[in-house]
Amino acid sequence: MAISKTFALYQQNLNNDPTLPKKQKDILQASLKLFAAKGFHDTSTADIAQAAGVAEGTVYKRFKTKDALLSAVLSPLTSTVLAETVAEFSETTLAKEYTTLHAFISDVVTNRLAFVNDNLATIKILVGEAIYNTSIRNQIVSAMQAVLTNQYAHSVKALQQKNLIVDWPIKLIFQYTISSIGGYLVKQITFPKQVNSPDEEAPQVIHFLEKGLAPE
Amino acid sequence: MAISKTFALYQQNLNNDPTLPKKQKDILQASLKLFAAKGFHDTSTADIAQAAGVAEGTVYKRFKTKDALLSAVLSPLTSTVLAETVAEFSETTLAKEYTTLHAFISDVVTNRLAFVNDNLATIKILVGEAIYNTSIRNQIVSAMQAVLTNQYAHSVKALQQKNLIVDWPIKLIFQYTISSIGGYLVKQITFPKQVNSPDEEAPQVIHFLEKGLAPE
DNA sequence: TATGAGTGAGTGAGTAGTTCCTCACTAAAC
DNA sequence: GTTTAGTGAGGAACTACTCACTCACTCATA
Repeated sequence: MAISKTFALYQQNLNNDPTLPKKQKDILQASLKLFAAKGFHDTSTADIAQAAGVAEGTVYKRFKTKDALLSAVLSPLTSTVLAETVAEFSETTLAKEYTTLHAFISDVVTNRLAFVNDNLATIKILVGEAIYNTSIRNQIVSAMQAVLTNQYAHSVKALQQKNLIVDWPIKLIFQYTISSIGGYLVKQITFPKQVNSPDEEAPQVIHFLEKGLAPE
Repeated sequence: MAISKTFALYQQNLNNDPTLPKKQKDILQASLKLFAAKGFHDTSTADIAQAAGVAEGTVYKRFKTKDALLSAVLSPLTSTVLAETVAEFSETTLAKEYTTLHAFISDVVTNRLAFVNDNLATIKILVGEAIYNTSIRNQIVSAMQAVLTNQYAHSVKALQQKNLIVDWPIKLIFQYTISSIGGYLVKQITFPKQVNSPDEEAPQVIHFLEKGLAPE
């Protein structure tokens, strides 16, 4: 499960790269669909080949192993998160100083709900694998920790100093925020197509978090 | 995936039933351990037999199929939830009328965190299967809906009439509560053994929910 | 008490099927 | 004509599951 190599894979396999050979794109899309529907272990490479309209050998011409194919499928997600993780050096995203709690929570929730919405299938696969795969789980954890310490913590500390947010450990505030967003993720996976759009859901979640995290 | 038969299986397979043949218990315990560690699909019946110190044939003497073994492993959980689902007829648990928001949230959170803590391995397996198995997912959904309409809704409505809780749709209040508890579950799965006990975690979660769900 | 028929939990070699992956090959592109 | 993209039959290793068999045990009969 060589996700550590996803950076290289990313450049080579990104779904919407127009320079990608058509068959390779077909294989990736078929894999995404099948992995999300049946799970990685329950999807055979024969299934993938058939769904992609390609011979099984072609799958292995393009991807060395089935695991590499999984990594390639997950790469749009991991690369996005990686990009954010490195964003500590960017000035646009880095530790904005918010002047109201509402502005901060709005920003975070709106972004994450949209992210969940846009990457639902990939996230589903990632979660399904993370449950049993320590390596994948650790990569998620360290990505989150990077976001937490590089971006989130700064904004929250600033708000705490202005007494605009509750004075709890930052990890806790992070946990409750992520949990609320996770609730939307679960709803999307469980009731696909009959769930609020992120735009409809966001104001409610924001309202709830704003109350729960308001200074006391 | 005949979880619908778990009621029968339950009487026959409950882990702590002392009348259970020793080998059957061994098989169940080995399965629980392996399913939780590697996942259902990645655990072979040969693995289970070896871990249980039993021949593979014995596994099939005790459990008709591998799916039946999964159902048996999940049965302590499903039976517990079933019991609660039927609790609409019980008077002790039914729709208590709470006099403060704190009492209500305390009750719910304390119970659920303890439940998560006590059934971690089983819940992990259940979640892992639910992601890709519509049937299991639907059973979870209907169990939750039963709890929601039979117990939760009554208490919340009563609190709303006394203006002790926020006036949002009950489904939303339920969602945020479950999400917060889900956060603890994810922490437990991700960092086993280095996470707060339910007793330590509960007051914080209660505090957060109490603020977020306070009337406006 | 000694015998032996009967029972059923336990076994593990075996089966049919599926898995991932390879490789000698062909067709097409440059 | 050489290189590359694509093929699909085939193999080794696995899978869930079966079944003919063993053997420690019980218990009615001699």
